[in-house]
Amino acid sequence: MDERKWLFDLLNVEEQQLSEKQLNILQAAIEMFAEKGYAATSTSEIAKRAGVAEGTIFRHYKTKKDLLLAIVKPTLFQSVAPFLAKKFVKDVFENEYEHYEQFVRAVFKNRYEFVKTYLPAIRVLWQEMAFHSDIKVQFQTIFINHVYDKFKQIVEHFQQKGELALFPPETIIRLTITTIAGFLLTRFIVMPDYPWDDEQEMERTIQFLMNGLKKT
Amino acid sequence: MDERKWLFDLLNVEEQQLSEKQLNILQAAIEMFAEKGYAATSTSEIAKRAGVAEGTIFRHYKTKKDLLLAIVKPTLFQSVAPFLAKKFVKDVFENEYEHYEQFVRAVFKNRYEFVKTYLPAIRVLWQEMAFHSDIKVQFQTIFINHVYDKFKQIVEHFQQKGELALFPPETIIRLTITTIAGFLLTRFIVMPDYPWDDEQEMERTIQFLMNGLKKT
DNA sequence: AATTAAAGTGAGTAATCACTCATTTTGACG
DNA sequence: CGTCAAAATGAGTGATTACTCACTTTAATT
Repeated sequence: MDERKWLFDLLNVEEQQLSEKQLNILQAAIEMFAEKGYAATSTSEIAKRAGVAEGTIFRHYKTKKDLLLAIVKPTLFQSVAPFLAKKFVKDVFENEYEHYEQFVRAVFKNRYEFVKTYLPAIRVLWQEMAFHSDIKVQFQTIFINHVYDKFKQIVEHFQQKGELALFPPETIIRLTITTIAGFLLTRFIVMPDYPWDDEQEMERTIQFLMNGLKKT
Repeated sequence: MDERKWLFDLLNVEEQQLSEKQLNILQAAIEMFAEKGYAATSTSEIAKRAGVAEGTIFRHYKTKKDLLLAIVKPTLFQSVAPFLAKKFVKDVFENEYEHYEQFVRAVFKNRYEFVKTYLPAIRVLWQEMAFHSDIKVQFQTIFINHVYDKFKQIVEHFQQKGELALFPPETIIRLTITTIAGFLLTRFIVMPDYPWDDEQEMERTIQFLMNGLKKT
């Protein structure tokens, strides 16, 4: 079997639902959009790389933009997946995570594996968000509706326990996300060839984050 | 006089060196590349917005890519400008900055003003770096030759004074940069419409950074 | 006023673009 | 094997692309 389980997982579909050719198209599109950008990639190039006729692409996706959205939408959902689970906040309040640090460690590790697995699709999402306002709006909507409120509850919970600095919750959320995202960006996009010791560097990043957010 | 001093400053040229039409072309290109991306912007659109004939663009720039580089190269240099000054490290060692915090404050404020002034050009640089490996290589070269070494000296200086955690200097550099860049990215790109109190939020960011990097 | 070089113009060009559609291939069924 | 619908094909379409070049306009100097 071809090693494409990740594609099914990303798109959240069963193996029977997608034909071999359709898989080839999606994989080729993800790779080329990630490398050259959506606008600079032609449908004929995608067809060539996927080993199908150009017309086949348009059998499955009405337009080139539809093909982009078929990649970007699932990736967007997976990007915030941990926060979509209902039991997520519940876990925090029922002492699944006794300290903010444990919560952060869980999220960090989880998102690290996520980026490692789906890097090209994630690149497509974030690169194209800069140019397509509809994608940006979708992200903002999902973030406000599913991430922000839950994250805020969690932060306030640990602030009341006296663990976290009394910054506005939005500030703590921002600093937490940019610290984690800053590592992942440096690790996988800016300097992927640097000889990283991932575990150590993540440990230092968490120490930095927790010291920075500690109540003083 | 048209308010275009920023363009001369960015390109680092005198006012006489560029004709009115050439300025129009550069400004239109910066705005459209920032909004729609280089590949999705046609030279005919740029000419229209600049109020010139399409041929005029190619009188000044041999190719469309040349036009992009005429924007990106100066922006890249300005992005790391503070580290290009020879006296920069000297200032640190001669107690111009007694503590790492003062150094960070100076850089932070300086880069905040920089991003605020040249935002569209900066967007072009970072967006297109993802797609043009020649731009990425140029950035890496400049960073290694002009930023990394000096930054490392500064970090080691304050580590020896016992101010900073004994993380590897590269880690401290990374955490410093991603914390500052994380604020600027959130402030100017991700959520530019949020009612920011810039001074307070930058103060909190510095507190976070210094506590995170403090020797424990 | 005449000269001249530089700046600007815009119609023209070959190549490529996203997309269509009449036709062929495929594979599951009787 | 024969039937048939779905999947796949690729030549063809009009629109758009980056770029060229013969020509005109501008403006400074004689």
